[in-house]
Amino acid sequence: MTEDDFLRAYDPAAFPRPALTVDLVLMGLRAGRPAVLLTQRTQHPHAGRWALPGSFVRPDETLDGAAERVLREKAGFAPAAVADTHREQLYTFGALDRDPRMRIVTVAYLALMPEAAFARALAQEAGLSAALLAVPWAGEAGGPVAAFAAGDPDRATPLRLAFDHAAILALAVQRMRGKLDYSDVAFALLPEAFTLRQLQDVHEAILGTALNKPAFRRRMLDRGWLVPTGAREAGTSFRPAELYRFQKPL
Amino acid sequence: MTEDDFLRAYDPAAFPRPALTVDLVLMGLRAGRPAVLLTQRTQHPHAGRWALPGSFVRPDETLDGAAERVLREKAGFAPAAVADTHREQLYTFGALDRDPRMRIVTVAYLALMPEAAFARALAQEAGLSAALLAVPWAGEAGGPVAAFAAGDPDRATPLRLAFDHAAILALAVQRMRGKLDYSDVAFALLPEAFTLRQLQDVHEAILGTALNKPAFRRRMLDRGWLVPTGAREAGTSFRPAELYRFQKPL
DNA sequence: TTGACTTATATCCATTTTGCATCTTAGTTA
DNA sequence: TAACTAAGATGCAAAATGGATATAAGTCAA
Repeated sequence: MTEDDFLRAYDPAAFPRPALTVDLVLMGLRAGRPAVLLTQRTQHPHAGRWALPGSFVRPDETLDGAAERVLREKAGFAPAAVADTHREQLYTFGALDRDPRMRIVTVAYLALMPEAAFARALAQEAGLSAALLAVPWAGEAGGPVAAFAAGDPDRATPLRLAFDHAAILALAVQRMRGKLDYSDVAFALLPEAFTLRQLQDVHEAILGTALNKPAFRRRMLDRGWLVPTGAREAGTSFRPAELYRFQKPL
Repeated sequence: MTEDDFLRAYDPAAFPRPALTVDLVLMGLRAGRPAVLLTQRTQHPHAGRWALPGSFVRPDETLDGAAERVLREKAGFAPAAVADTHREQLYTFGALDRDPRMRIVTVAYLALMPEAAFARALAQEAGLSAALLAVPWAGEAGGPVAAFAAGDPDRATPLRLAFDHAAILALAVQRMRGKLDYSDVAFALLPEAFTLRQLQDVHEAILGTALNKPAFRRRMLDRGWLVPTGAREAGTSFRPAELYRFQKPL
């Protein structure tokens, strides 16, 4: 049977289709540590567990469009602010039992936002909480990622995540690590103007390792993506650092 | 409205869901050049154009399972042979107008197979053709990828691809290029035993550039993934090269 | 049997990249 | 004005890389 035969014989009502959702890993920084936005589930299944914000994909919107809608409706982003967040598709999860209610395939997205926007979303939306991410392994290779409540600085009890959201979270961190060095994802977590130290802190927080300062500085500056603003950081009790802007050369 | 409210109010019959398919980029080598398996469409829409083999995702199979089924049913792979192919999810395409018949979201997969398996699939399945890939740009960055019929060695007229399959193909090549250096994808295109020259040929074909021989050899051997078999290639009129096996150390 | 021929494999060297220690500079604070 | 802190600069050794060249191991023809 060819695809066409199949299509002509295909009765949308006769064959149940998997439901399709998008789930978003909304990543940002809290006091320099990587964090994600989570909502605590109030209903079964997985009541009490923490879930990534998501939504069903409507027939009249693209996957990217659905992700943007979640950003607006569930993370409280103004339409103009949505455009300023870095968004990318992560992976599509399709295990049969990933949701006990019905067959749901979900397209996972990674959204990155600067610290200020992250805090704003957190303040505006009542249902949202920030969970700090523990990145307990070194290197790019995967491993179980753990999320901790903001009120648990000792990291005593990891949050229990709903569905397969722990795997999605782990993949998000892994993707971030892999892209950190050759892409511009780190800048998506920083404000418009930032110091080289802030940039290095972001890299170190995501990689989970310390980096050599002169080598890091050299690599970043040699890449040609950083434009010095001429301004300097304020509020330090020591020599203030130069503020840079991110701009990819054409 | 929370996700749970939505779910409880959600009537599968009332809200049309997007249809979900998988499409496979079945990549292999033909005479040392990268090639993909395509089927020529006989029905509208896009009759006469060339399409990637694919299928609807059934409610009782995972996405990976659907991809494996396509490999068996449409590419003529024996169940045992399916396990030997490298498979990975590429990206999920969800543009509203990507299929004129109805809203179809497709999860694209990349499948890599050695030259022999590629030729076998081609011989067994009547509807399949091999299209040679032209990789007209250098580096990892994207660009339009062109496919040419096997009977068109001069590459005069590129094949017209159906739907958004040209974009899927381009992404597959781009992914291959990006992973070539740090992953084992190149070995998935080679037979069990191969020479360093063959390995370099695969790299050069996919990257579209010539590589320095001593440097390439040094990098590959230093990585520790190559085990010399002790055997040597046969059929040459000159010094035969050592045959290696791929084996990742634990 | 031998030498020409071809490609595999090894070696060498200059250049670039990287890791790391140390020094200097520019601010604040007492 | 001196102590202090972190920014930013400099210098150097080790490692990685690019590329030319030499040697080795086969086939093949005379």
